[in-house]
Amino acid sequence: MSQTVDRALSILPLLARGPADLGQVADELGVHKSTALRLLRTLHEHGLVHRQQDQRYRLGARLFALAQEAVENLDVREIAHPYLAALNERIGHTVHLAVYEEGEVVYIDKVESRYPVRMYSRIGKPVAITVAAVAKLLLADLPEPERRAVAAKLDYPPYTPRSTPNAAAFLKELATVREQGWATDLGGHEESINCVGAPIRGADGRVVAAMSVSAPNVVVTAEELLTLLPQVRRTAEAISREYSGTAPTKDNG
Amino acid sequence: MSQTVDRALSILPLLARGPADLGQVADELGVHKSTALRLLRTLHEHGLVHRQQDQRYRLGARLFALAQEAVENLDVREIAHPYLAALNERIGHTVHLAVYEEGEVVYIDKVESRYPVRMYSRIGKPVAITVAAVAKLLLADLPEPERRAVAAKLDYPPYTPRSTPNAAAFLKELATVREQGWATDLGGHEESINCVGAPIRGADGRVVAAMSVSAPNVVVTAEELLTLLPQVRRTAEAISREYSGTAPTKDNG
DNA sequence: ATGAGCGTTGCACATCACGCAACGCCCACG
DNA sequence: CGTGGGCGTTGCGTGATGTGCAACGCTCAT
Repeated sequence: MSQTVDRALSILPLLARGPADLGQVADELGVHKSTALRLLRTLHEHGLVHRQQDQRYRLGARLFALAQEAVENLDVREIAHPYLAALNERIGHTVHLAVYEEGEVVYIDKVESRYPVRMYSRIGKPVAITVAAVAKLLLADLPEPERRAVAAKLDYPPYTPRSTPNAAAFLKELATVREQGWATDLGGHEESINCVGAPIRGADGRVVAAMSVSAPNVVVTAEELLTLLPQVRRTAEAISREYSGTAPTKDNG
Repeated sequence: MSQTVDRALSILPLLARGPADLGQVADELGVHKSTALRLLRTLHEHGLVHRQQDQRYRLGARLFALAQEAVENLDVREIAHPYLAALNERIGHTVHLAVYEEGEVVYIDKVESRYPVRMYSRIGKPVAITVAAVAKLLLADLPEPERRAVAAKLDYPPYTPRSTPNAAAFLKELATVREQGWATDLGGHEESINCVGAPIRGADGRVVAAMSVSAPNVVVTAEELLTLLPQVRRTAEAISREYSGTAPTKDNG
């Protein structure tokens, strides 16, 4: 809507592909060098863009700071974390929390066996949206038209023989997930990794986040992992209750 | 330099503090609601801002994607990683890689004992710049005036009794680090954690990154950790050689 | 029913971002 | 050592574009 801002923001994904000099930026934007310079300067002042010694521009550190703060302020995450940690304490495996946002599924928390480490390692990276248990849970709850639209637009990479092959299979899987209220990923992303997940719902019943437990084949078989499902679902429900305000937390009005 | 872009970008840190509605954004920017709306819309189209059900705005997922891609494209990181992994293989402890950028020090890679996990957990967060070994190494190499300026502007939080207390002590420590070519953090951030680090230099001798090895007291004493220093320095030097093009890597002109 | 508070829209004005052209600088080449 | 091309940079006049205003519609609480 705003031409200037639009152009400026278009520079970011451009630089995400790698450093570029003024001329390249101007060319790719289709504007005069002086215009590109002014935009880059503004981005630079805000720390979103950094200029290296060879004068080329690349994305700046402030970007990390923003991403960091953004994820810290997600209230689902804040509420869910102690539950995830407790579950992890009991069963030992890796626990994930993820949200859906405009076509993307991102992990917003992770608890590893030893101590809490947030899984920023995956944040922003295209999560295996066609196979991950959390992705299925989040997409299964979308309104029908959006669900179909998203499913149609996706790629279906054959990570393993058990990966979701196409949109039809995916939509069918989503229907199942929607019905049963939980999801799995049995070797669909990495041959030897299985996951079981459950949805976290807001007060209106809509799925606001999803959690999952992952473990490699060598530690527990898929069957054994499935025996943990009740615990996972109970945890997800407990989080849902607190998130929607029905739980006995602190005071409430 | 560009008013419109400047205003738009000012929204980001504002939203990083938490979700806000249109009125709040307009107020804090000091512009009319309609102006704020247009800016937010543009940010939204680029995925940097997300609108939640209650109509309030918060930072969007694309931000993570950008931060992710940005860190993946840092060439120091790419070159250093195999060396860090190899060192970690030998000594078992956590290995970090960090860079300095306009007043901030950020971790750009991390190798844990079991398998490589990048430490985005810290990326962008204010690293304990006054005590971390990597921070000392990076700041020690700054030109005198900038070093003094940065040191003067910093806060010196007393994480532990051994934390750097003030600018004078910090500058003195930096002088030592600069002279000896390596740095430590002995319980300056967390009482029980020690680190030793060494600088990675470019072709011109300037420090472009810093690496460190960290281990808790309970595993190895500070003295034992220091015996690893030669290995750390050798690794850093090897990375420096390859980075600056003096190493026998692939072909070279 | 009523009004307050919010986001949204269309519009007229002038601000502000635009492209141009000229400059200075650093290298690479003759 | 001179010369030219390529790069980032600057100042400026023009008009496209971002701006604030006022009016509208909506939801929610009273």
